[in-house]
Amino acid sequence: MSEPAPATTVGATPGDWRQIEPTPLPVTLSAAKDAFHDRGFHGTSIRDIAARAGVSLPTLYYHHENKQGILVALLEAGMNSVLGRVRAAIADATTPTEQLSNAIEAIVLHMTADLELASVARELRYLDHDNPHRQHYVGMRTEVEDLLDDILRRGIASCDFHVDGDARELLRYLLGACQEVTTWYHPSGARSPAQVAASYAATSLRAVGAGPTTNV
Amino acid sequence: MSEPAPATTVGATPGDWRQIEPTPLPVTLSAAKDAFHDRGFHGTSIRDIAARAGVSLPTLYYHHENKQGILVALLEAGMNSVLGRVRAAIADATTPTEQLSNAIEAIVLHMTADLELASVARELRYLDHDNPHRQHYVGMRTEVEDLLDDILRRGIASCDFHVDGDARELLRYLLGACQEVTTWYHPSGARSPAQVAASYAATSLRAVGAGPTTNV
Amino acid sequence: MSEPAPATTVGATPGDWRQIEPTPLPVTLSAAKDAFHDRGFHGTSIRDIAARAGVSLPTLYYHHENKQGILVALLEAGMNSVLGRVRAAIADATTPTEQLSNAIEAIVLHMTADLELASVARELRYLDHDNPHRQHYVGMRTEVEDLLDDILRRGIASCDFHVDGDARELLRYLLGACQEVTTWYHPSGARSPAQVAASYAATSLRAVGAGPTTNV
Amino acid sequence: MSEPAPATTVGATPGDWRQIEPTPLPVTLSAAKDAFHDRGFHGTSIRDIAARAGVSLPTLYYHHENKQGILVALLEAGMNSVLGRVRAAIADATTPTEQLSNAIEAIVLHMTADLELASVARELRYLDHDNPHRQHYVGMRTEVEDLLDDILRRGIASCDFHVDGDARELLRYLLGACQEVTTWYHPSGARSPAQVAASYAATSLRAVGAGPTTNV
DNA sequence: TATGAATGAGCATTCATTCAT
DNA sequence: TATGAATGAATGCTCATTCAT
Repeated sequence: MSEPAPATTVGATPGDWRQIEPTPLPVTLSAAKDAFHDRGFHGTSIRDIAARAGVSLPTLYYHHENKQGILVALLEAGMNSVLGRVRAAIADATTPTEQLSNAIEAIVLHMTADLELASVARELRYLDHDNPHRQHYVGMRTEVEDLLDDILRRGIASCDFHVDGDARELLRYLLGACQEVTTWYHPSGARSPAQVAASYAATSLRAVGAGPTTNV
Repeated sequence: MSEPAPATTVGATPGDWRQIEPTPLPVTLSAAKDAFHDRGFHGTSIRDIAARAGVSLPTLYYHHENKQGILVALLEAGMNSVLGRVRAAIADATTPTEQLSNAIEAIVLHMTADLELASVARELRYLDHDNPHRQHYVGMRTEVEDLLDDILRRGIASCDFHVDGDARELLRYLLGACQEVTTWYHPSGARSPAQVAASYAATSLRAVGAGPTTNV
Repeated sequence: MSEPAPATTVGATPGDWRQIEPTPLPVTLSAAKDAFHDRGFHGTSIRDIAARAGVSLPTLYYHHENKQGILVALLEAGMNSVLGRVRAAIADATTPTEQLSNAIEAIVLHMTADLELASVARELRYLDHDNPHRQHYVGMRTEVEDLLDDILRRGIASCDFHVDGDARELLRYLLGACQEVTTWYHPSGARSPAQVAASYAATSLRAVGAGPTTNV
Repeated sequence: MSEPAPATTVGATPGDWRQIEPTPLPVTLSAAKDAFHDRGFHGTSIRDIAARAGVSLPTLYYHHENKQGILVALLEAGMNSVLGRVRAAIADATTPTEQLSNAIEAIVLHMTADLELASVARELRYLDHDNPHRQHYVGMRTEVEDLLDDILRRGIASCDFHVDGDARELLRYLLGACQEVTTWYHPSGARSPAQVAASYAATSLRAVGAGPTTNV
């Protein structure tokens, strides 16, 4: 039911969480990814995707149940990518400070290395609320959030971080800043994914009141 | 060409930038605002809007040139609101630290006080690139950015802020965190607009390396 | 929501149940009637109907909710016609024999006078089982059946009719013979609607064992 | 070109025309039979049939030229069945009265014993008019009609039957009543195929004005 | 025999928009 | 001001059918 392209599985890339290659995707999903990035879910027609992919319309439907199915596949691919990166990034460090820095770096690398795929996350709102895959996706997203939340709480408890507000709101702040990267970043711009990631990590450390480990 | 509802004009509300009433809007725009918030620009049909507003389709076209025109009107209303707030907020303070705090607070109040209107900003990507109003809108947005950028640069120069990265990227970080508020905030939740705004201001000050002026 | 054409209402034509004019119908329904007669419900495309009616596709949808809605409208129009005829035909007689004769005549006149409309009844099976109008339609059909069934039972009780089988099955026999008229009758053939109706009435009287009141 | 299932050939079952087993059919035709019965020819997709039969789509095409070919196969199977039954039923009797009774009984047994197959006859209208098998099928149907017509004429001539109308129209009446059995009969209902068949035979005899040979 | 993969043409339906009134 | 009625173009999706394997 799916094209013979390497599906990224969760945590499949433990060592190379800093890698900046876009997630390999079958041609139809790759086309859909670009189309959704450019025009949004509702602004993209199934014909746009087929044309971009260079396949016929029924072929698209042979590989995917429907438009929502394509969205699901992309959302999951993207989430697998971040989740894998974040897990590996955290496992790569020990102190809360290093772990947070690594995690933010991982997230921003995800955003910049595969801008189009990462931006699809914003189309989650158009996934039918009764779609059976929604729950799974949200579960994975929650795991990412929980991983970060845990670091935050440990860092606060250990006085590595100095904040006086709501930890959950702080988490939203950090994740929000990262998520928005997809709206302004462009690979042809002056800054490399690694540079942006490092910069965002540094700013995030300051935002949580961590000591000056900053470097850009 | 527009319904007899009070159009907010730029800087019209200098004193009450902390006010939390939604921008008053004619019924058609109010309906469109909610519809765009719920289903996005392309996911909303002109009929949806008319039905929500309780008017007929031709009536909608009497008040607005077309669907893009409705989007423009909402974008401008939203931008007028933030711009007015931010200007007033900055004018209300003197030091870079206070000014940044006030500005972030103003922006977040805008996001939380009129969630639906603020969220429409994200639909700018669907405004035709050759639409004559686009330039004007982007100009206003640039003004907001420039106001913030100026504070940042002054704060860095005066050693009120301590950062070593790219100032423009730092600005994107801060604005990104604020913009994302519309994706998670809900008025019926535990936190009031004022609380979120204060918390975001405090985190932002830490993010720019300002001294501990935090309060939540 | 419906075109300005005279909708036949139940029992609206008490005196002229022998009239042989097709039920007047708005152009879209008339086109649909012919199309469904020729190609069946599923064999007819909404475009076929629009083309036959000489209207555009959206115009069709302006007047009818969807394809099922067109089917419903036709089914109801047809059933209104028979029900009205049958009621009047029965009221026009007193003895079971005369009443049955009149009723069969009325039904066959309905079948022959508006062949296409009558034949649509067979498409009921394609009306969604959860369509809210289905119940109403079936209720009307049941009324026709009950009217006939009542005549049958009274005729048997009064020894006007002589049968020894199941009365309900006998009813099905009679109605089946009448319903099938739409599959072979053609207005350009040798026999007029009145002739076929009289002949079917006579045969039906024999089928229920009524005395020789036959005439063709 | 056809699956290894016993194809019923004309007149192959002279002795057991009262048998009530469904005609044995290869799995693909059996699936198609049910599908056509449920949803009609145009309401059934080739995929529906393949899915019901549990075979792949190309496999279906291996066994049948196309969708029309499946329809032809079912029409012929059904017609073979009635024709065989009717021939045998008539050969089983001598007087017009007994022959008509037997023939009607045979036809109704065909309708009730294999409801789905019998109902496919109604889809003849969707068989392309230039399909080479159409002529053959219609020829067989005409033979059934002629067999009945002959009985009718002999019965009238011999004064076994007493009718004063058009004999061909009377034939249509009888066949119509029988054909409609497929629209209301259900095997799980109160009446057995034999009961319905006997009842219909009795009613038919009365309808042709035969003396009281009725029995149910 | 059997099937995974493909497609041109068509499906029912909805889109943004207009116009006569 | 307001609207009933209309439409060309597009929407997501499915159709019967084929072909390489």
